Amino acid sequence: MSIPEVVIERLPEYARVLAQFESRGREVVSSQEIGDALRRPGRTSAAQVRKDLSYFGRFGKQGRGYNVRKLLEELRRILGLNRQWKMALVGTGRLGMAILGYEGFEPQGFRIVHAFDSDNEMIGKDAGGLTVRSTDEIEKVLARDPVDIGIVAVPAETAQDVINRLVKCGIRAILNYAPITARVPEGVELKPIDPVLHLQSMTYHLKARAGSAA
Amino acid sequence: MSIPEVVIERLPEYARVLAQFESRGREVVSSQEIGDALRRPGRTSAAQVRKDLSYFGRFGKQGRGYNVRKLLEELRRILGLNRQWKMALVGTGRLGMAILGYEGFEPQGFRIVHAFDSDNEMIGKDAGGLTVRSTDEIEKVLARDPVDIGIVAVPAETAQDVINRLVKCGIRAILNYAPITARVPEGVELKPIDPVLHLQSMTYHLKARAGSAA
DNA sequence: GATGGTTTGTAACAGATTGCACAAACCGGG
DNA sequence: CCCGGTTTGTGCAATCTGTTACAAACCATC
Repeated sequence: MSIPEVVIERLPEYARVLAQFESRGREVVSSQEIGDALRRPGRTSAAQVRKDLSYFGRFGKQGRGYNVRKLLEELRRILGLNRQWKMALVGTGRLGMAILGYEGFEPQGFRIVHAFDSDNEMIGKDAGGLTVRSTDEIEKVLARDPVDIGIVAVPAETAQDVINRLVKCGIRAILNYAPITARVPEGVELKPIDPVLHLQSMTYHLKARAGSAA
Repeated sequence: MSIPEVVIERLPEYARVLAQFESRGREVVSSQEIGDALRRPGRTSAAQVRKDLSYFGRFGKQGRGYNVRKLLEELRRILGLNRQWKMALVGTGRLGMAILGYEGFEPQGFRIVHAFDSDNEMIGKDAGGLTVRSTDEIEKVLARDPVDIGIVAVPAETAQDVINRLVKCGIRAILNYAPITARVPEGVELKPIDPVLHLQSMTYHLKARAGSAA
């Protein structure tokens, strides 16, 4: 039985709200409360939470709900979050440097351990505690010290090439910040991050209404 | 007839690949080629391209395909991309400054015209050409010079409050970089951007296989 | 230990999305 | 002007996703 990708993508959200509940001292929550924290309250979603969780086991108690700590632990286990994941960043321009400086990865167990750039001016310089290395060395460095995830923050023109090289190095998961629709072979995970695409789909809805600004 | 949101979200991708085709001098493309540029070739998707476009009209010619320039123009019109959209950024910390410096917005017609922060140290300082103003002034500034879209880059704790205030100011579209599942009233668009959620769903798939790194 | 008020887990249903298949339309060449 | 090779637009079928509804399980209280 294969589990739908949409379900997998909701699990981290569940984990996040559970962490919130835990930090507020809650010991037990209902699927209703989890659902309400995620979507507009009222709209059914409690059933979806229960159904999603039921793909993986029975974690709740009827008449009571879910033990927050226990369910959170289960989710972490399911998602593989109970370990450190090493990442390599390619591209240390403005965007890449911002990614290196982002404080949100480390607390969640994601650590950037290599930084690459093709610009000779950058190579050898310090970037967020790491020494920037030439992209020519990607294969060599990753062979010696493999990582789990690649982060691509190079210009659109070279992004697909970089992705191909990372895949060849055995990387099976890539976070792509470059504004291209990249392609990866079967078995490799690729998640695009492109704020512009989001903006462009929001304007569709905005356009329909009266424009607030000229 | 209401158009599915998934369809809307694919349109910007179509526009992007069309722009690529155009820059390469292509005058006509088939739905097959567009589909192949988006997903793994072979996997059907040409039909999806055609069906998505058919929600909005008939833009192609049988036996020939789509005129690249014309279709791109249509998509821009449909998405409302043939104008400038003004945005306000709240939060000028590390992440906010990186967003201000991102060169990808302007060429697509998105311009940040206001920057707000709650830190007194930041207020009055220059940030990417803009003067950072106090978050207390959000209402005043946006009343005088409204924007179409809000970008939220404040810490998780204050993000929902900021979003509520932006909504009260009449903003109908928000790009949320804060790691929370925010809620907005009916009729307001909210798109979350959280790389960590993507990482956490990718690790689900990685975990299944042999870990490459210890 | 029975009762009442909750809440889970899931089977059945409903709805949305995607894929298939083909007639109709089109182009270029002979 | 006809023919063969393409490609669109779209009804229909299949699949996937989300909702409803309810029996079974649970707790607290009496």
